[in-house]
Amino acid sequence: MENTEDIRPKRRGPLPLDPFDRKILGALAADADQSYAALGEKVGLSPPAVHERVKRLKRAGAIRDMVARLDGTAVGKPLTAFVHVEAAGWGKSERLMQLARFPEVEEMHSVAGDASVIFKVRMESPQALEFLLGQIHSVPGVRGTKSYIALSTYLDRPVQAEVTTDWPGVPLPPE
Amino acid sequence: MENTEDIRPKRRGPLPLDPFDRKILGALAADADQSYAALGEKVGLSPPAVHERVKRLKRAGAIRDMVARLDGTAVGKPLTAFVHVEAAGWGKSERLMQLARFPEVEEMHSVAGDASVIFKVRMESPQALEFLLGQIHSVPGVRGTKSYIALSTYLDRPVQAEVTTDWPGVPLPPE
DNA sequence: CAGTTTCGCCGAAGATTATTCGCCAGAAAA
DNA sequence: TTTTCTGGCGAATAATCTTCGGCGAAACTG
Repeated sequence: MENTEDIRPKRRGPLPLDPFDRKILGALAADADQSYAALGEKVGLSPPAVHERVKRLKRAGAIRDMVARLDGTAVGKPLTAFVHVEAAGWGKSERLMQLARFPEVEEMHSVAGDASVIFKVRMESPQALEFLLGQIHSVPGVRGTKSYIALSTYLDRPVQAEVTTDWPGVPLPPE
Repeated sequence: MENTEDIRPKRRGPLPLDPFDRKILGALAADADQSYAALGEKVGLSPPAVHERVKRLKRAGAIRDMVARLDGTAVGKPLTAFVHVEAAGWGKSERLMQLARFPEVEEMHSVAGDASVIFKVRMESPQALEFLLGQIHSVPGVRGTKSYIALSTYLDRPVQAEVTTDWPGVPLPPE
């Protein structure tokens, strides 16, 4: 129910993943709602073999969880924004963490740069954002905020399994 | 496989959702890997009733998809960053969109504020980020970028089904 | 206000899938 | 070579999904 607890990976470094694992992860990141048979078809393994690997990948922490991605507009929160918070002392305060209790807050990162913490939020309206900003400003140590309101979202996908190994030279690859 | 096509919601405004729908959406956003029986138990409906509603919520676009959330570190991309791109003319160019071909790029938003486009990226290393920045700067019209590197991620969850209706006064609610 | 339609739930049943198990081949260790 | 271990496969069972008919409550009609 509450996935606010601890999102640190179960392992420190990268996991040893063979091509089968990569394919499975890639397929599941795109669609977690397919059968092991369909999955096995795509990667070239039998359903039990895929099942075994998925279980292992979950235990190892490569798969954090399976979730339904909801449409913000449909659930009544059409306004996406990134809020940069400049805090006085150290970024993470227990008080700031409490803001996770608002379901509008989806992400909180402490960052290097001229902001201390970045929030990703999804609001019902500009007024709701104003209220949330009020909450943020009421946290001791918060000096100021900068809000970036999303006008259009062109891409929004989960962590991809692939990693670019050889980066092309300056021009973009043709396809 | 490629979910880059069109992520616009199927409907314009909010969907009429009764308490059952809210509960189902909330439960699925937290864990999409549970049976309709377990889901029905939580919301107080029979498995077929839940099944029917989930099907409807998918058709209506409230549920975009079900995905596995991978651990960035485990798959070899431990570095999360937000890159603000300042572009000359209008934010969205076909050329900029091509950057979605890199699996490191997870989000692209055009925003109001002193940036044109915000990227959320997940990289293998600072060097990889440097390469990606090179790619971004090679796009015509791009004036400059600002990068915010995530030091810690305190919260990272999908769109929540709940909406805060009555915002508390200035102080944070006690719990 | 009764008749009628619609909507959405439930229980049961069949189809599909998940999950376990034993066996076996290939690689690694001895 | 022999042994051990790892990981895949096919088959079998358990669990789940999915469909279907029936039924009650609410919402329209006349």
